[in-house]
Amino acid sequence: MATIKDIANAAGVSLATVSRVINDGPKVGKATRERIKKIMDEMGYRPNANARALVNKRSASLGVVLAELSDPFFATLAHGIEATTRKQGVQILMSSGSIERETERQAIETLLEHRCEAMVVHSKALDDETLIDLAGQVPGFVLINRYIPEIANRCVWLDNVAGGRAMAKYMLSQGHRDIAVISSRYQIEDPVQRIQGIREELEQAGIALPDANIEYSTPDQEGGEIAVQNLLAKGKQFTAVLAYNDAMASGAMTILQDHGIDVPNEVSVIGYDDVLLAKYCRPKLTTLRYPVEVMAMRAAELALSYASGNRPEPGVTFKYTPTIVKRESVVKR
Amino acid sequence: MATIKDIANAAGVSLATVSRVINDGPKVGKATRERIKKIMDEMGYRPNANARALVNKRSASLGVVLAELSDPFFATLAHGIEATTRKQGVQILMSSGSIERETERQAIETLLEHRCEAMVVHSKALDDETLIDLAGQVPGFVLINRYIPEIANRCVWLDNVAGGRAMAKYMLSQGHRDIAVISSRYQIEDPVQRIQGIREELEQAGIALPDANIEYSTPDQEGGEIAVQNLLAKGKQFTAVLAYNDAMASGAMTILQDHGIDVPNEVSVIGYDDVLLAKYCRPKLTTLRYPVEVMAMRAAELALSYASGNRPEPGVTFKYTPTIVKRESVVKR
DNA sequence: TTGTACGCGTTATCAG
DNA sequence: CTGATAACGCGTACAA
Repeated sequence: MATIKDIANAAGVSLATVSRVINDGPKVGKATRERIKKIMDEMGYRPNANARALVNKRSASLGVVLAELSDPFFATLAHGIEATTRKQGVQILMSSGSIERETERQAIETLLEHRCEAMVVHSKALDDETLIDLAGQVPGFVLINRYIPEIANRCVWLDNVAGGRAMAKYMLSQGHRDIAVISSRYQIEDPVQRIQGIREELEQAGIALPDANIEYSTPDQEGGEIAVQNLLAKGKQFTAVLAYNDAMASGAMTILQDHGIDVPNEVSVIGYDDVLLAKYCRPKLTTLRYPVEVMAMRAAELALSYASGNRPEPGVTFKYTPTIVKRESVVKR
Repeated sequence: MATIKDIANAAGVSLATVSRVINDGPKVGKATRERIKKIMDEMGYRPNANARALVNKRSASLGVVLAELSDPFFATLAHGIEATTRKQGVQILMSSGSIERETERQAIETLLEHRCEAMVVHSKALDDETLIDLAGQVPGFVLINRYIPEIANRCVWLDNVAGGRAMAKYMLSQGHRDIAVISSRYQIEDPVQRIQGIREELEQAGIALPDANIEYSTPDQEGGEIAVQNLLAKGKQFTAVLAYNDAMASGAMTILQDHGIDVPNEVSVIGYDDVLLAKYCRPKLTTLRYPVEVMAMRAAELALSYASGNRPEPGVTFKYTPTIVKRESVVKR
């Protein structure tokens, strides 16, 4: 592949001059510039991003660490990030961490080796300390879907406690009193906080949420099916199911219907996330809207901005609050 | 960030020695090796991937060009690729091309600038010639979901004509004779080939597929809804709908049901792709399994293999054939 | 306006 | 076993 040197030779000028026209540098004669451009074109010249990164000490690329690309939630996340990087002509380095400490660590490590000063990371397995340390090393380090007070201005996150409260509040307003919860078995903060929110709201209304009314399983459709089966097997009475996410909610509806239980008339179901899926299942899922895409774009902008020298404002954080999307799976009792 | 030089100074040895221990080079004293390793650890040394790529002329990274990350199909594709790259410790450079010539071109351009010798690209907008040219430049260039005879050994693709035939054949076997097709309005090869397959099979059975029985729309749920609405509005009679993909099929079912038409008893519906979605909708979607993930893994392996010097075998190609997955949306007539 | 020369962090070749 | 030293492709003071 042609280098800057080849171009210089072909054009009979020096490296410096070529470099200047590449970067729209200031002092180059109009004629020379045109001639060189033409030659670059003919020879199919492409700047070597690696060499550039080396001398510039910055790489025009954004590192991304996600948990699981095939999950619609993360796919949407990736999509949002991609949208803003494309606008800014920035390349994405993508890694998947699958919620395991070592893999996440490894993913970030690789990004570090590539010297990308901007990164958007979704980490649940790494501890606060590690992440805070990272934020110190990487100027454009931004966390998505996680809040750590010490680096609040690098966190783009959803208020899960508020989300839990909103779910519960809505169900209460619809007259539901016998409530079951199906949640994720992964003991990361999200499920814990959502349940906490639900509990708070319920207790405020004088209703207890016994542990027996909560089932834990994998946060996917199958998990939702299993969780509800367990609930049913225990002979639990409930008129409302609050799910950890839309996939679980969908699985829950399937099983309920298989048992001849009408959704939403006998049992109402509410999801969380509002991913694509929510519109596909029947009845259409009432759920909490998690503005993933917007948040992802914000996170990417932030990372890029910090990386290019803008200092993170102290004291701010980027908190989002989920809102109810009313569809068909919840009904007044 | 500490460089190899810093380490050398701190250890009182030369650059070369440090470099040797980093790469597990052959001739270094055991004691020296341990000492240097310890120092690297203390100083938090990380090799600079850019510098490495520069001197090695190879980048240990795989470029990926997809159309639309938020689409479950592409999300699964990405997931498959990620799985194999992770195993091989290779970094992914991801770009999204959104099926527009210029964006796709730009995406590849950027990858080229990063000098990644391995790429898996999903391109529908670029013409054969461009792609063939690219294959000449990039040793590990692999196309996914596209077949170009001249570079057959770099193509991992699905036989869409066979897919179309399979759909039609199955519907015929179930006694359907009045058949409608809802397809993608994007005139890329996939929809054309699938329809061709359908037509061939039908004609073999002495059944014509008039153009009026085909509706084109966007290849998503909404498009499926619109397409079926149009069919209905035209007063078409049909007992079977063959959809371009699962999303369209799902939309179709929704509209049919909204019109009080029973699926599958009055109208059977078949999808294509077998993405997540197919299991979520009700009735569960009978569809054609597109082994995206397997194919993606294959493509990634191939790209990496070619990139590391293995020459593409002449004469071979990587063709996959979709198979029917029977669920609930098709019924015997 | 153009050219020279050095440095970015690594690897690899050749001497010692 | 270890150390100089020359690339790799590019950007940029500093000269001319």
